[in-house]
Amino acid sequence: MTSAGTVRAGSERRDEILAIAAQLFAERGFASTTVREIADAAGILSGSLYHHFDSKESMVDELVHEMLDRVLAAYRRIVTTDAAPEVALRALVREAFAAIATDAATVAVMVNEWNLFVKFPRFAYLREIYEETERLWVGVLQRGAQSGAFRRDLDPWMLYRMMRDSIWVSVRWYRPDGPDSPEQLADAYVDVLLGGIGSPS
Amino acid sequence: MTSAGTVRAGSERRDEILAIAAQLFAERGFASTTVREIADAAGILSGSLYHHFDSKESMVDELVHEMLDRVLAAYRRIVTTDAAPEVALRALVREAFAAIATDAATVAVMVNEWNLFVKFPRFAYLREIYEETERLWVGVLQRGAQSGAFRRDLDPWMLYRMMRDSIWVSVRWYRPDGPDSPEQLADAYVDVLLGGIGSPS
DNA sequence: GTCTATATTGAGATAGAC
DNA sequence: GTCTATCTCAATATAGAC
Repeated sequence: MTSAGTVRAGSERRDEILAIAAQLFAERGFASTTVREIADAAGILSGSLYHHFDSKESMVDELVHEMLDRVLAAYRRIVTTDAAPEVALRALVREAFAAIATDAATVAVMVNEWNLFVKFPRFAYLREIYEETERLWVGVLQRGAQSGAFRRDLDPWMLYRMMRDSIWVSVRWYRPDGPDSPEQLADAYVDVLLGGIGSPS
Repeated sequence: MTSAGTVRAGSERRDEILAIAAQLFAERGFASTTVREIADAAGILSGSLYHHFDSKESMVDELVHEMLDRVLAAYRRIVTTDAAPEVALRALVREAFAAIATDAATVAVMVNEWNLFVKFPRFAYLREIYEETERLWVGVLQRGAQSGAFRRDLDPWMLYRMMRDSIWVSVRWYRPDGPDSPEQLADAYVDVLLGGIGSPS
């Protein structure tokens, strides 16, 4: 069991610093961001950061863990409604794009640093969340293949990975303040996925 | 003009070290990989690395630059054949998956560190290659929309980004020694893209 | 909650011998 | 082409005053 769902002590100042750190981690990479840069951006000195946090690692840990817990909980709710596979799939995709819109910096950090983080025992929970997420999505894809909603000749795991990657990596170019809302983007994505880009014959 | 196409002095030992560095950069991230780790893996001491390379940066620069030059040259050849858009698109996708298969580590580094690298003047060529690549791919998508091969109601730039991202990020899970060849993966990808995953009605 | 001051480590890189 | 030895700097983190 992870500490999923634990409510962490959060002063406003602390949350503010965390948001600043997320932004810097996303822009410059976790390893390349120094605690001094975080402190500068927050208008304090580096030593003062340690009043709020144990270490640089614990900052990113908290950010990523809480975001993933929230997304996973939403995925669980969607799947347990037992909606039709097409409906559930669209809801899952919307949820992912919603996270990208509301937690862009944290999502970017997760996407960019995933391979690095999963190597450390501290981030073991990442694997658990990763695996449950995969089970939930692949389950929907499999039920869709059985129900006849989706083609049956495609490997659902390959399909899941392609969807997951293309959705999450869009955090690198998607701007929530642009013309497309996250829901619109999600729907465009699902439409392409279901119907293809080929001209309807 | 970049130094694209320049043949760099390359002893075998040098290439060997470069391949080792690529592997480590891909696994642990560029910033988190130390020159000592690279030297250890190569069986020499860190100081000896500087007989072959100016700096850690120049190692990654050389790796990414040469790989991208090669891929871009292939893209150019494909587009200048003026093949039908469906054919050209499939060839582009195959080329990308081929690069993932043959230069997995370097591709992984590029994918993971892109956002970091593009900020530094030294890597200005990345933007040039990026933009030309986008023009080539989007051109094919636009011609396909005009010819009637592809749907006309989709934004080709959004489509390009989604394709690009999902293809390149597959370097994180694709194993060339697995059951699927790069061509098979590319074809599966294009088939999904053209026809969608929806059941044919 | 922040500052001052600093401990401590580890990083990239260099010079010259072999 | 590699090693020995080392420089230099920048990084995370700490202790205690305010």
